Amino acid sequence: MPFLKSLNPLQYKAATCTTGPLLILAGAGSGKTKVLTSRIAHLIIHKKVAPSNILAVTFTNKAAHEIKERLEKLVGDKSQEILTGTFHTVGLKILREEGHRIGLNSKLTIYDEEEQTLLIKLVMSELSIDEKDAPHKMVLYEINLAKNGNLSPDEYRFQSSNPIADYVAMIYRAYQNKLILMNAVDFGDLICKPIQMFKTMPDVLEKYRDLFKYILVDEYQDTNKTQYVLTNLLAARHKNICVVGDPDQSIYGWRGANIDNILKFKEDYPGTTLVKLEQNYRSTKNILAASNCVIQNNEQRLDKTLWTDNHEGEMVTFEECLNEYQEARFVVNTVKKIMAHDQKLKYKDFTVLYRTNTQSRTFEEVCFEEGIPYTIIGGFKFFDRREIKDTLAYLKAIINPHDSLNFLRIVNVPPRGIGKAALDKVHAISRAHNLSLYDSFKKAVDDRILIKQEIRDFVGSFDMLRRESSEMPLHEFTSRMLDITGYSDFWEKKNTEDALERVKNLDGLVSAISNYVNNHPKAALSDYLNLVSLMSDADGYEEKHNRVTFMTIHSAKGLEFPIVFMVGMEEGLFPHKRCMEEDEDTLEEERRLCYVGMTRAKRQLFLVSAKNRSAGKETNQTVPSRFINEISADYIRRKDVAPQGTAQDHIERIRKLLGS
DNA sequence: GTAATATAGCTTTTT
DNA sequence: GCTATATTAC
Repeated sequence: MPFLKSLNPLQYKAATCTTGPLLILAGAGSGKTKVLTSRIAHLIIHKKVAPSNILAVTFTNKAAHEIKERLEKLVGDKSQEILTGTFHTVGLKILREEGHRIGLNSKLTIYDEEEQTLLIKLVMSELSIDEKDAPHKMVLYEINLAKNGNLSPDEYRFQSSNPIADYVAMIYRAYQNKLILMNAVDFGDLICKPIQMFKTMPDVLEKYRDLFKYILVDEYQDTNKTQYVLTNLLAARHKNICVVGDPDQSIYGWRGANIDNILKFKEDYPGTTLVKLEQNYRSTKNILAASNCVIQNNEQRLDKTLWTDNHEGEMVTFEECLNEYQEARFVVNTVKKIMAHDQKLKYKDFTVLYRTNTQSRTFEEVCFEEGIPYTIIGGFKFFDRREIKDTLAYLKAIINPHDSLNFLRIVNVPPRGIGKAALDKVHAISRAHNLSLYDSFKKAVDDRILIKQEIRDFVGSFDMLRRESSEMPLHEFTSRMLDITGYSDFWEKKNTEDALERVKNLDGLVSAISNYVNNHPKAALSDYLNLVSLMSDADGYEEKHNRVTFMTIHSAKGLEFPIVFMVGMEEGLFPHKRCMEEDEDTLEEERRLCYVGMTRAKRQLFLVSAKNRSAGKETNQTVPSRFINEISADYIRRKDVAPQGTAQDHIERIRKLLGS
């Protein structure tokens, strides 16, 4: 078969060793996607495995789509039947099929972080727990941590050493009860709930074990405890589990990822076949050598040396600029210079990677001035805008009548004369009769507790919309909803520049939904809403656009570009000061992040820093990142810039450098 | 009781 | 620089 012939011997082994547990340690740029797709194609074509018996879990939806696309070329229509997606997509699929057994129906709402926060605040106020005793942000963090570790409220309280663990456990318990009442789940639940069902309902476990006879997990180094447990339960019978990953690229520890999952795979699955892919097909010798210099400084790692047959290439460049504005100018000018020199390169061959999203602003400004086309991945997303969130909240509240949280969000937007006093009454009814907020609201109107005509009308139109929601195409419904609720009007009437922008965005959302309807004629509104909730930043990256891409290093995972700029290479920013304050492990994770960034580059890598960086209203002098110093002089060319400003500044800078 | 306006506080990475 | 809270105006 042609697709197997193009593999090197180790890749071939990884693709064709189809029975029993398989661990593929795949270094950066070692062709792991090619191996994964070849393996699936081999299973279907040569081993006659039914496509529906294959589960391929990826880190992002984009990676899942890419695998599907490549597979379509290899196996044709059969690729449609393979289940590919993130852990969250898979969990959702299971919950929509089986959730009725634990009190969830298929119209369930997925709560994102903002909705989680609102619910926690709501629960805290109901339990009269003060923000001072348990800051909601810490509560959220702890609850998510517990869920990633597959801990119930009781287990959490037992294990946690956090001083507010008692409060958190209490809030966590109430929070879970609320979620069920609201027919809603958070990200953690998408994985925890299926596990709970597998453990308590043997028939459900049987069903999915038999369905997913062959399991593949990509980016295994970034799986957490629950994800481990889920795959472990599923794979226990057939033991056909293949995981791919690279411990050196584990960068999601802060989200509960457990690097031990990959390090201890061999112990968890006796009889594991191990394949190490160490030949890099992506980068030049210089880039690879420089990257190896950095990662070698980590104590905790499996020994592994990536090598390549590629050219020596250009040296890695380190450029120290005066400030972040000059940093952006340097990048833009270099892009122009390189493109003038090599006509074959396009804008889309360049990427700018940074540690924090806020860094994108300066680059955006300079590119705008210079007329360089660009796209920003992540950061302030379209779906994070207030008007879009409000609209989605309306839609969620309409199709899921139990979703009190989103109902609460929109009940007085636009203002309908429903303030704190009115809501207190509704909350009282809700508690007294154990009703959803919407039903309580209706009861308050029926019982003439709320008498304003405006409020009566609102309840009437809400009921009508709920009836209509399944009677017309999704985009038409959305448009009608915006009309009837007066939400569009609310912004239009304001008539400010900002408000008109928001109206434009609402139109944008309607056409996005219309687009979706064209591609998914049979989809329901809940399908769309769930899709939006599970969409990731990297999913928005479109290679067909010929633009320079800006994104965080985290978002760049799994991608590659001919020319890469890593900017903000300064102590305190990268490694980030919040990580430096913590233990050695988190610093090692920063180093892995640096390694991930560097190994995205195929031809040329620029490391850039700013000697002066403004943080808020202050400007601070900086010291180049320790990661720069870790690169041997053989592979890096340094360009320093003369000190700036007055003699006083200069003395000040030297003092800072000396740490006095 | 509710709506509009001023102020303070935070900004690591994300499914 | 942008959002949640506090204050004031209606």
